[in-house]
Amino acid sequence: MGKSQTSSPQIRPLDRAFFNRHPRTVARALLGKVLVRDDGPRLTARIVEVEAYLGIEDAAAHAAAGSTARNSVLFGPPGHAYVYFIYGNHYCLNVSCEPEGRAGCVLFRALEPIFGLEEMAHARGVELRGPKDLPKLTSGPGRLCAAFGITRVRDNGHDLTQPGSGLWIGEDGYRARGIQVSPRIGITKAVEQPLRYFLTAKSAFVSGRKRFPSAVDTRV
DNA sequence: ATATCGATTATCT
DNA sequence: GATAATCGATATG
Repeated sequence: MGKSQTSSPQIRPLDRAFFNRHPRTVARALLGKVLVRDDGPRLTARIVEVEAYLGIEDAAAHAAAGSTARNSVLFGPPGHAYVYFIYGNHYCLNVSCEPEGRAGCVLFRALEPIFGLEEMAHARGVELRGPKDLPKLTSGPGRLCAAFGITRVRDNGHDLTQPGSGLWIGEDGYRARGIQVSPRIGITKAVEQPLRYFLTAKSAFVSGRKRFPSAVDTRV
């Protein structure tokens, strides 16, 4: 068994307890972790930008109006994928948080591609000419879903703590440092809440404006 | 560099 | 019928 490709460390899945916490806590803790697709060509990418949504008490959250056919996964057990379709064009990926009955979640906003770059480029319909093109693969909630082939039919409700079954989240020993906080992007309610988290060191892969006006460095 | 705008459809009022 | 947790293209400085 030769360790052929890049000598990437072993990736261990996150357990249910990891997600059974407040969305703010899970959001921070997810930075630096790895999203893995393993039901086809293997894809891995590091989580570098996320947003927390706080459930029924959060006016900007899909769960604000209670449980519906679309968002029911949010009210289920933690660690499951909530995938929704938006603007007639894009899918977005979230992971449910908190105990069953509470609807908090974390939105995946940007990743740093690690493995399977050509597959991601093909799925995104972009050409990889150099390092400058890498952010085009997974910088943005819609883009990362396209790169990973994430759709509602395929992935909504999937248990993200289970390796070998398609889509899951793991850790490879990377230690997140330099976490910044800012208001969330693209919402029209509760716009002031500082619930967007991203890694300064990975800013090239973070979506939107590089320097957010009210971003705060929390020096971790 | 930032600003504005159109695409396109599931979901909810 | 209106809206939306976006993206890519176009226009302008």
